[in-house]
Amino acid sequence: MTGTTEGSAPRRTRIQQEKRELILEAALEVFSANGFRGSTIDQIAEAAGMSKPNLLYYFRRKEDIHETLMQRLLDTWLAPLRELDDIGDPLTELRSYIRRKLEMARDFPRESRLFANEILQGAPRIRPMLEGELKTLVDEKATVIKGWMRAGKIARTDPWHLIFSIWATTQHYADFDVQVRAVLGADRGGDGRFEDAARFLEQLFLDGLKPKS
Amino acid sequence: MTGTTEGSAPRRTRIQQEKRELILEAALEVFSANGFRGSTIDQIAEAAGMSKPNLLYYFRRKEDIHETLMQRLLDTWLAPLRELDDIGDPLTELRSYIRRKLEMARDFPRESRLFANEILQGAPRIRPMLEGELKTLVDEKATVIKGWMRAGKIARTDPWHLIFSIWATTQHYADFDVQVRAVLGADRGGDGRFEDAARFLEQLFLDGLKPKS
DNA sequence: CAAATTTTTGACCGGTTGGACAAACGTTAG
DNA sequence: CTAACGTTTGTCCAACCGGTCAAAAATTTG
Repeated sequence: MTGTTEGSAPRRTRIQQEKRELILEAALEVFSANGFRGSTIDQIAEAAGMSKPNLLYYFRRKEDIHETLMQRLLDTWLAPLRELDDIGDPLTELRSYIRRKLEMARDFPRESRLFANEILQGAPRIRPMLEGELKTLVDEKATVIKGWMRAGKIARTDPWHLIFSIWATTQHYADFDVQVRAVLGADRGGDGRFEDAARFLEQLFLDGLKPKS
Repeated sequence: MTGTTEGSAPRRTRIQQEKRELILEAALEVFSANGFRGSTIDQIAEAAGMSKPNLLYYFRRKEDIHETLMQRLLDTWLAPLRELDDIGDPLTELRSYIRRKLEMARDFPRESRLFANEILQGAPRIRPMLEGELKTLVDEKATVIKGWMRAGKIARTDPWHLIFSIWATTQHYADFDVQVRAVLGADRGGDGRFEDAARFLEQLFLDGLKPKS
């Protein structure tokens, strides 16, 4: 640990970087499938192709892996919401936010499930982040949305619950994937289900269910 | 429940009935908060006010408790969907289905979380039921909804994804309760959040976000 | 090369967990 | 009272799990 001290981030060798990455990837697989308490260090080590003590050389405690994973996750997970911008047509903005979120559910289901697992258990490890960083971000975007409503660009509703409903409907396709596939069956449960979902959600959020008449 | 032997259901004394009920209530509390693997028999026993061997006298294995719980759960959990009827105004029917589901999320959050936990882990213990009983029920209701669409009573969309979206948006308030409260904050995260959610969801599903103009 | 440092591993440990078991306890019927 | 039956508990065990440690192996450095 020589040379210039770098804030709090420890210096790491190239091999440490790679192995840590390997472990985090394996841990994401295992944690998202079994939850934190349901996963064992041995499982993660095996998935990463190394022995348990070797893994513990890179991460001292099981919780350290989970914590690191969680920190990285939140950044990428909230990126779509951060991109929700005041410039451009409101309805278009919301539509692309929904689309981006749905794509994340499709492309990063493990991340979604890891997050869902944490929240389901009461978010013991990230509650401060929810009440701090997340709340701030959502409040900020809610203000933007309220502006759109005042300007008559979208219908008046509760912006917070609107955001909740977008989270719920999109992440559902990652978190409840097994159920979705089971209900849709072999024929409709294939790759096309995300396109069907995208079409449906667009209509739901824009027009609702009332008939044109 | 006296006298005659009833198929495969084992005969039980009154005290057995009561204690089993007590255990299932305690297990619901513990399982829904910690997941299956995250819960210990000791925890359940303590929550039920008895010793571990005593608990194991009523349920031979930990998994038996979970299985029994799961079977009962599914019945009550799908009741609102079963009630979705072809009689009455379609939009009203859907609106009350959403309301009933939201009430269940409010009144039975533990059941919702238990179910979510199971699905998240890949539904190892109830997959057959999803592909069988659940799929049948949903397909049946999808047909009803399709009829409404053909009759011009509601807009044309994918009935399956419509049902998914109702599940997702309502159960979100039970499964992600911690997050919802954190984001809404102390002032808006109180008991009123379910009424706000009900109002929002009604508007979303009926009219969508497009402004009246 | 050899010394120093980093990486990997086998063996081990203490605590926990699911579950077995026999003995004790309580209750009821004869 | 006592025998029979249902209930409860203390004790025990084997498997598992998170984590330690010292020593070997590999790699880097001089």
